[in-house]
Order: sequence, then C-alpha cells, then structure tokens
Amino acid sequence: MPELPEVEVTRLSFADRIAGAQVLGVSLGKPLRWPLGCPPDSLVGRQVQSVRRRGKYLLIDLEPQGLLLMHLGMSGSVVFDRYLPPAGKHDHFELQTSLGNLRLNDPRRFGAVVYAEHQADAVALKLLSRLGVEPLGEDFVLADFQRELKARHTAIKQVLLAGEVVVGVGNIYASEALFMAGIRPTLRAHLISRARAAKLHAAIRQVLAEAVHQGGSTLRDFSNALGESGHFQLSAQVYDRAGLPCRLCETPIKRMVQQQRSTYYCPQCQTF
DNA sequence: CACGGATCCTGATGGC
DNA sequence: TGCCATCAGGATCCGT
Repeated sequence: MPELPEVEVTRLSFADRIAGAQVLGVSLGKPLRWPLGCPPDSLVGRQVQSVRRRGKYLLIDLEPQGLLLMHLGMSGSVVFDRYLPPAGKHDHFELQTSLGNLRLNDPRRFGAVVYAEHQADAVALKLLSRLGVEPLGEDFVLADFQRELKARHTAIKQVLLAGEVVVGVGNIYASEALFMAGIRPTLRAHLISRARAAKLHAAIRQVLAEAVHQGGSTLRDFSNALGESGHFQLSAQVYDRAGLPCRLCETPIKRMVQQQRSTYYCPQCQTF
C-alpha cells in the first residue's frame, strides 16, 4: 500500500487522536525487518507527543524522550482504535495506549518499527540521514532538483525510486509522474533538459498532492488507520495498464522491468 | 564511488 | 482441486 500519499493519509487519520496518550503496553508478533531495539516494556508510561512523517517513515515522538520509526514496507498497514479484534497472524506490533491501540499489520514483514532515544541517534540517522527532500515541502526546489538530475547517470525511474533526491515516490507514482511529464522511464537523468525536469518536478508534486487529497491510493484497497477508504476518483494513467490504450493517444501502454520492478509507459507520449 | 542484482517474506493469481 | 510459476505499492546490502 504505502507510498508517500498512503503513509501521509494514515498519519493524518490518527495523529490527533493518539496525541497525549499514555503508553500502557507494547505487543510484538513475528520479527519485522529490524528489531525494535529496546525492551518493549521500557516504553510503558511514556506519552505520545506527536506523529510526524519523513519520506515513508512515520515518526512517533514520545515524552519525555524517544521516538518510534515505523515503516510499512510493501504490505504494511496501520489501524488505530480503542477496541481491536484479537491480534492475527500478520499483526506484528501494537502500542496500547490510554486513547487507543495502534497496530501494524504486515504480511510480508518488510516493514519495521525501530526505537531511537533521539532523532540524532545512530539508529535514526542510519535510516533517515540519506533521505532526499520532501516533495510536498518548501525544500523541493526546482533548481536543486535540476542539479541533482544532472549529477545522476542512471535511469530517471531509478533515481525517483532511490529516494536520495526526493522521497516518497514509489513504483506507482514514479510511472504516473513520468507519464505526466512525458518522459521515458529509461531516460538517463543527466540527459533530461531543464525544461523537462521542470515538468517532472511539477508532476511529482501534483500526483502526490492529489493522491493525498483523495485520501490515499488511487488503486486497490487502501484504507487509513480508522478503516476509511480513499475516494478512488483518480485512476492510473499508465500503472498496471499494459496493453490498454493510452488515455491521451490510444497507443497501447507498455510494461517493462527496471531493477526488478514493473514500469509502465506510453511509447507515444513519453519520449527520450 | 556508482551501479546492477539478489534478497528478505507471504499471499494472490493464473496456467496446466 | 492441486501444484507450480510469477508477481506484488520497499529498501538494504553486496559484488563488480
């Protein structure tokens, strides 16, 4: 589920409700990608101060100190409620609080919940320090984006997915943004003209902002931490549409594989 | 250093 | 129905 819009919609759905809650207990299921990094019981008694997001990480700030870095991986989702059914086999982390229980369900277990004493801790830095700028924030500056693209020789699709230039663009929105900008996913980043980089910059912001606005994914069955699903009004222009006519020019959409991930594009609308 | 590829894990789907 | 192969919205690590 989770690219930036899904993570952000998840955050927005429970951040205000959990703020101020007292931690009453922590339950763990099977191991996730990384160990929690602290005894679960050591979190009892702390207060949840706020929930932020950095890239695809949820950052749960605790008082008087500490934070939980939560990543949803490929298949993770979060629910927050006062009453939850008994934990199932894919529920691997749960924070019980005075205001409700926060539960991470993640069948593939590529996700993680990691504790750090401070945001500048080695653990936190390792996970966060290499992340690129937030696409919906003020730091996503066109001139910087253009300069970063000039410095990279790999395919633009891979540059977007790597998250070192700009975070939050996953496999779906990478294809969608490149379609919107009219750029072939295989085009090497440094060969993109400044004008086309500007189109891509705008496209990334637009596609992500619109997806957040719609309440999460435009595809499949995403729902936020309260169980509410998105509006599904946007439909993908290219993602998962191999063989179907381009919505602009009717040319059949193509699928290819880059870095073991599917890429979709219109061979007519997207050029080198 | 920069890049490509293998890798972690489980479930859904489609072909035979 | 069962069995097998393929694919899935992520990101790190390792070898060249």
